[in-house]
Amino acid sequence: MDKVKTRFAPSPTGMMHIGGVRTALYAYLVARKNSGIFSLRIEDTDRNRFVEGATEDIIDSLKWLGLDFEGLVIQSERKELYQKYARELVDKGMAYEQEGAIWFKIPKDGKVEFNDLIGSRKVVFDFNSQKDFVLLKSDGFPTYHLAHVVDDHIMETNPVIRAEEWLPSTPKHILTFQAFGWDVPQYAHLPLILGTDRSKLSKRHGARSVSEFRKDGFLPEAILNYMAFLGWTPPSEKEFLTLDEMAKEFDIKDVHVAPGVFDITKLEWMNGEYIRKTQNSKLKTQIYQYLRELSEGTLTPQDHPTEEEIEKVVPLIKERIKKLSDFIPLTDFLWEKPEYDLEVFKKIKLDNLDIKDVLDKVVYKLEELKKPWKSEEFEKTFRNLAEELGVPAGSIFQLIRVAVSGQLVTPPLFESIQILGEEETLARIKSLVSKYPRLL
RNA sequence: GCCGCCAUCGUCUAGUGGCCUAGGACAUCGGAUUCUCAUUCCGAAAACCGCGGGUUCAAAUCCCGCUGGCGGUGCCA
Repeated sequence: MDKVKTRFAPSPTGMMHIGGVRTALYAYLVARKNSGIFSLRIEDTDRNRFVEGATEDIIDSLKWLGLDFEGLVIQSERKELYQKYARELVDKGMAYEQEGAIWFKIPKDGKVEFNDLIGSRKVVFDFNSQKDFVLLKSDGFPTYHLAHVVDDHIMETNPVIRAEEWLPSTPKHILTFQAFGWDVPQYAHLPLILGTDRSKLSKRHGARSVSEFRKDGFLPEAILNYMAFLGWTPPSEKEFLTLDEMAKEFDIKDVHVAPGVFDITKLEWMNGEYIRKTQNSKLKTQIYQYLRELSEGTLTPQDHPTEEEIEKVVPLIKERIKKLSDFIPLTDFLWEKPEYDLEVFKKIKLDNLDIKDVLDKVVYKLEELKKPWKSEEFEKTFRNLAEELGVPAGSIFQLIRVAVSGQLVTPPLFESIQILGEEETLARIKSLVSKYPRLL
C-alpha cells in the first residue's frame, strides 16, 4: 500500500480557530499512526475573504501546538494548474463554460454512494439533489470543489479528513474525481464542534483563535488533549495523553458521529491539571517566557519578576493557577507596591477592634520577632496575638495579608512574606497605617 | 422548502442484545483538611438512554416511523 498522506487544509480567512485544532490533530494523528506524512495546504482561492497574516498565524499555531507538518501547498500559487484541469473536463465534455466560469455538468440520473470512515456510515445522494456547480471562477481561481479534487489527487491524500459541513458536497467531489478518472479517496467527515447554543462553533461564541488561547495562558498539551477528546475516547480510556500516546491509540474509525459542545470550563480544568503535572523548573521557564511574550518582548531579564523570582513563587502558585495568566493577579503584589481598596478591610472579621490599633500591634510584634523570621515563630506570635485580642487567628492572618498585598486572596502568607522580605513587609504595613490613619 | 447528518446526566463520554435498578470525568452542591484562595480527600444530586412502535426469552444497544437539533443548499470555504 502507498504511504498514508493526510493534510490540514484551512482557508486563511482569519486566525486559526480552536475548532481547526481538532481537524488538524486528527489528520496529524492518522499520519503518525501509519508512519505517513502530514502536510499543510492553504486554501486561499477566495481573494475577497483573504485575511492578511492569517496564513502566518495558522503556521505559528500549528508549530506552537507541536503539530509538525512536512510540505506546504498554497493554492493561489498554482492557479494555472487548476485552469488546466478545468479545461480538461471541458474538453472531455463533462464541464462547460458559461459567463467566464467553468461549470461541472451533473449527470442526469443515478446516485453517488460512499462509506464515510466516521461511524462507518453509508451515505447516498441522488444526482437530482445536485445542481451543476462552478469549478473555475471567472477570476481564474478554482472553487473549493475543483481545488480539493486536484490537490488531493496530486498530493495523494488518503484519507481526506475534514469537517462534516463538507458532507453535503461530497457527491460533487466524487463525481469530479470520477470525471478525471482518478481514484476516489476515503473520506472522514468529522462531527461538528458546537458552541453552548448548539450551533456550529464560530466567532459568535467568543471568537477563540489558538493565539488567543495561547495569550490566555493555555498550554498546547492541554489544548491538544482536550480537543482530541471532543469526539474520541482512547481505547485505554486514559484521561491524559501526550501526543505520542495519542498517536499510538488513535484510530479515525473510533471518532464519534455525534457533534460535541466545546466546554471551556473543562479545558481550564485540564490546563490546571497540566500545570500541576509540570516540573517546577519547567513551569518557571514557561511562565517566564509567557510573560515575555505577553509584553511583546519589552520585558527584559532585568524586569520583575526575574526568572529567579518566579522560581521562588512557583511552588506557591502551582496549585492555584489554571492558566499561566493567573500567575499575574496572584503574584504581582510581590513585585509592586499594592494599591489599597479600603473596602476589603471591612471584610475582615475583627469584631469591634480598631484596625489601626491591631496593625500597630502587628508592627510591634514583627519588630520584636527575631530575624530572620521563622515560620513557626511567626505563626505562634500571631496566634498568641489573636488570643490576646479575642479574635480568630484567621482574622489576624487575613489582616496582615491585606495589609501586605491589598488583596483578600494570595499565596500562603508566610511564604509570600519571605519572598517580600522583612523590611519590605514592615514598610508596607507602616506606610499603610500612616497613610490611612482615619479610614482604618 | 429541498437534501443530508445526528440523538445516553447541564457538558464530554463508557456502553456494539443479558455483567446497566446505566459507569467515569468536568461543572454544581454538601463535608473533611486549611491563615485566604487553591490543592487533596470523602459524599450527594444529576440521564425513566428524545418519543412511539416493532424484532427477541431479553434492547441504551437491532429495525421502522415521528419529533427535535444541526449542517448544506454561493463564481465562500
